[in-house]
Amino acid sequence: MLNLYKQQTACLVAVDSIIFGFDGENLKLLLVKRGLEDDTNTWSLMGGWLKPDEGLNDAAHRVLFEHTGLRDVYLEQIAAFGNPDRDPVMRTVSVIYKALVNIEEYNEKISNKLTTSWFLINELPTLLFDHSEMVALAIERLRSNASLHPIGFELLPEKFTLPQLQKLYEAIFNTEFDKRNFTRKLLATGFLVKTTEKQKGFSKKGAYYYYLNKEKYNNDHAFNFLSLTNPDKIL
Amino acid sequence: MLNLYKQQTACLVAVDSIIFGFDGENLKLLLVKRGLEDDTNTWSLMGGWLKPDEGLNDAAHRVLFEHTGLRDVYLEQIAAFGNPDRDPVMRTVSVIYKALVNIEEYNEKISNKLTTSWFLINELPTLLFDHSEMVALAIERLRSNASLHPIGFELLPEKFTLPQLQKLYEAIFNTEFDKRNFTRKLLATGFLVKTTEKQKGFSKKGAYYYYLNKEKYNNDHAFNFLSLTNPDKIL
DNA sequence: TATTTTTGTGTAATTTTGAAAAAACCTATA
DNA sequence: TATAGGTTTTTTCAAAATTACACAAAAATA
Repeated sequence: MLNLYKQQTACLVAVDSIIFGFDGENLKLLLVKRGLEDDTNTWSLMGGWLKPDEGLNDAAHRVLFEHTGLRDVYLEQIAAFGNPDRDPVMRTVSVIYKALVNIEEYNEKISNKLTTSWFLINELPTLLFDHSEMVALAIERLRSNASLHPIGFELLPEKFTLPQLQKLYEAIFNTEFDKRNFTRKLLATGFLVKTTEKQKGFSKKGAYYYYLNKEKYNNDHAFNFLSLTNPDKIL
Repeated sequence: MLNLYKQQTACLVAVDSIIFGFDGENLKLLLVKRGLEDDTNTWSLMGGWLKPDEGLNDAAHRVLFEHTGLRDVYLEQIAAFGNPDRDPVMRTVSVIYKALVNIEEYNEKISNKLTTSWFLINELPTLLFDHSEMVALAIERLRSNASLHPIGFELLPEKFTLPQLQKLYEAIFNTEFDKRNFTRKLLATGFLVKTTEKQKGFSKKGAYYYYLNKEKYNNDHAFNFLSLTNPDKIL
């Protein structure tokens, strides 16, 4: 049996993360500058190699930590990419993850800001290898995921206002929603809990802060969190 | 640069397919008996090794062809599994695919029926390694996929009746739908074309055959094919 | 030709959605 | 401190979509 295995050719396995952040207005991606001097304009997803005794998810978390210093980030596997010529240096299969990061928390903790930078999702620079393809797939998955599960909240601070939440969903789906219907829909899920606290300074009136009901979040890993499939406008 | 790559440990990459079929009543999975004599009750997904100059999708198609003789099967990647101890023989990362097969066509073409067999989806035997987990994920994906895209048709013959189609969706979602509402919804998509031909022999009255409008199928790779999220009963 | 089985449809009741208007509340400014 | 201006929030109403529900027509068989 072992012989059958020994006959096979092995290849390298990498993990790469598409890291999403939200700045209150726009969806952004965290990229890292490629290490080569001759190639100053090419940016890359954050990635690294799978180690011998490490699971894929563990590797993704470790690599993310090594790049950003962040632990306990929301990570979800998206797919494996394995075209024979995708990495010109050597045959590599890459397993990609999407990461949802609270941008403020990142900015507090991050150490090596020199080599990393946030980019607007529709103003991305040239990316390494097949990383553009990966990003496109990740955005697609983020959308279909955000309409079924309340994962968008990972991109917001603990407490957030309804207008903030709406901006986030509008950024994710690249569209606009009717405010009245949006809040009605979101509140109807029962996932949101209103606090008595109001946001100060940002707007004249100030909006109430809400937070996510995590019990429901965990128990109702249900279908059909929202149906945002008929947005007001396709932009 | 090459040195950085050379330092890394490689591992084996496999592809495994979860092969779905539909017999008119129930959803089934095609499994293969494990090659070991001492282990007659353990069945396995159909899998094989990734070759040096082959992409992942190509490998999945090739492996499926080698096992079943079928070409041009609907295949879609689901995920990569890579726990360090998932394969006790050697460290292996497995990329899994779901395959949708027309069961009749399979039965016509299949050669080595001795080692393969169809199993009802809720009466599966003990599976190799982490294959049960893979199957569970595949079913989940099949469901969320079938409610967004008309992929279920891959499991039916070219021409099918509305009752057949309903049975299929009921099998996929493990529920029952109201006949009138179901047909209304399906016809409203515009994906179905009614023929003048009737099914003979199966039922007394005989139902009209329909086929899939492939133009629409290909152009409208739209959102929201159906919303079957509120079935009559959850079984 | 009566009986049985299966297909094929329409309508009323309910729920969800889209849109407007008004009320509540804060900030800034006079 | 009164007021104007902007923003959030609630209420309300009509339109649209979805759901629940039952019976007649067609074919096979006895």
